[in-house]
Amino acid sequence: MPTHAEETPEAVRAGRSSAAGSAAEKSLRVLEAVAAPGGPHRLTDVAAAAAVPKSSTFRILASLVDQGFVRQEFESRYEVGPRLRALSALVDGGEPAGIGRVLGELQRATGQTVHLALHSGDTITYIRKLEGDQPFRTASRVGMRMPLHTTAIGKGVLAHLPAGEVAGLVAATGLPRRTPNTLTSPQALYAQLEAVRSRGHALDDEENEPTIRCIGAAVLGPSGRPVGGVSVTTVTFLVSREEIESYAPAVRAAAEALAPLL
Amino acid sequence: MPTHAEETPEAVRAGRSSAAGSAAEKSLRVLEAVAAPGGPHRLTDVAAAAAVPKSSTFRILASLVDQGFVRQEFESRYEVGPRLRALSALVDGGEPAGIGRVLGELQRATGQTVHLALHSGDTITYIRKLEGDQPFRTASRVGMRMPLHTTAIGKGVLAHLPAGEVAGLVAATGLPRRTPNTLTSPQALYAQLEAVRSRGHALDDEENEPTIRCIGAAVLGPSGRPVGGVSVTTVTFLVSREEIESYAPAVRAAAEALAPLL
DNA sequence: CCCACTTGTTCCACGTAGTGGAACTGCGTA
DNA sequence: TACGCAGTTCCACTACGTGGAACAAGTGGG
Repeated sequence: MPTHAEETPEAVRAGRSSAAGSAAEKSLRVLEAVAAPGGPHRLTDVAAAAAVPKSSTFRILASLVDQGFVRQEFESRYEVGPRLRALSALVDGGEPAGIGRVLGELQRATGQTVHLALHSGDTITYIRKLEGDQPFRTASRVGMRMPLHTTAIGKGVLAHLPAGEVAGLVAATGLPRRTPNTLTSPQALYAQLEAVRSRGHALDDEENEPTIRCIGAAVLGPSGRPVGGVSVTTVTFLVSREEIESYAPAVRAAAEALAPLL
Repeated sequence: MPTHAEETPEAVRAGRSSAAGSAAEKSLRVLEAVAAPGGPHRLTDVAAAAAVPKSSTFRILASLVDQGFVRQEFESRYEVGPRLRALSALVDGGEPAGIGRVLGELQRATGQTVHLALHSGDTITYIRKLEGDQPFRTASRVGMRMPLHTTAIGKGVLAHLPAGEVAGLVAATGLPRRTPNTLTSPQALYAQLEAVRSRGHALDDEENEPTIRCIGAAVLGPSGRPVGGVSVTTVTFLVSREEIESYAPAVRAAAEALAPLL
């Protein structure tokens, strides 16, 4: 039981799921697995995380290694390689300049920690984090994945996903409890999603992490499909449930401002 | 003649070059092409940049799009997609913490702009940039690619590459002139590389950009192969050729400190 | 000390998935 | 009107990836 706990199996692809996938698809899943948090990964773990047979994973990794996308540490310890690093830099070097500005404004307006996350499959991935003015740090880290049903951003995303897809995700992953407050019944979740939809923002009231309270909103892509979300994160003993609601307009505004940029 | 000028064809893979490559390899090259600086790209450009036949590129792009790695803007305008963004965040979210520290120290020690770049093929790609104390900004940007023979980092890399590989690169790409100072003759280049090897650092004396002077050193991977380099960038009217040499020890130290981290 | 279990690695016969040239369409331009 | 160029579709061929099974090497427990 080494490595982190929030690494979900993610074997279940979202939505229509074309199941196995082909060559390139597998390679990319393997890449993602290698990039996953938690140090250099072993072949077996990568294979499991990517849902690719071991022998295939082996071959794919070998190929990725000599293309420079993956680096192998000692014997059979895989890590992200220079070429992937370069690609990464390219990606967020070319990131629309507006993103940082919008997040910065939200951070300044609230004084709290701000997160930007993208939705993919049954999780969201933090791609940006701006620390709040307070002297303590939250445990979240860029690159981390979180469940949908326990986070403000995740619930924002769910609220804008087609009902069928939500049901599919719930069926596939269940609603694992993370705190006493976690919504674990589909009914309760659906009810909240309805509320989220009408208000335009979602709350996480210690449902993901004790003492942590968030407010978030989904960022919708051009097609109206949610691609991720923004949130403001606070600690319960500093910001009450009422106070955090006062951030709602700023959060919603940020989400809307981000829509054309993601 | 729209878009930027520094986008080299990069058709020529480095070293032994297994030529075309297979499925996954092509997909990754296409991905890199899509992520390249200069807004949303057209199919034809992507195909050219990735050195993949148009019809194949088309198919691959379609696949990447519905996997979420690529997003297509209007009609046939391709851009990096959410899933690639997430992967990116994962990569440099999990970046060895030491890197930022080392670069920061170099920046503070010199007060100048600091670059970290990775080598791939016939170019280096900036993956990190720390602005100097001076109020002006240099044109470089994270994600940008530069030739090897005109930059301090590039020459540092070349100096540590097997002679055969250097010759191959020179033969393949030539030594295009970028400024009056650019080394355009193989002899001159080889002579300098020899010097670079013995001193442990390389100079770029307005060879890449007029009025810009850099000092850099290669970062060697575990196998002794150069994976990239660090450099300090200055403007000629503020820092003389002698002065910039005084940064050499700091630059070399940074390069060595980075070796185990890249 | 040996056995049972896991992990990394190699092998190989099979068939599918990817290939890329060529042909078609539709738009803009000379 | 005719040309050229970009995006898209088609299709027959085969190389490429596939993944189960067997092997090797290491680790821990009884």
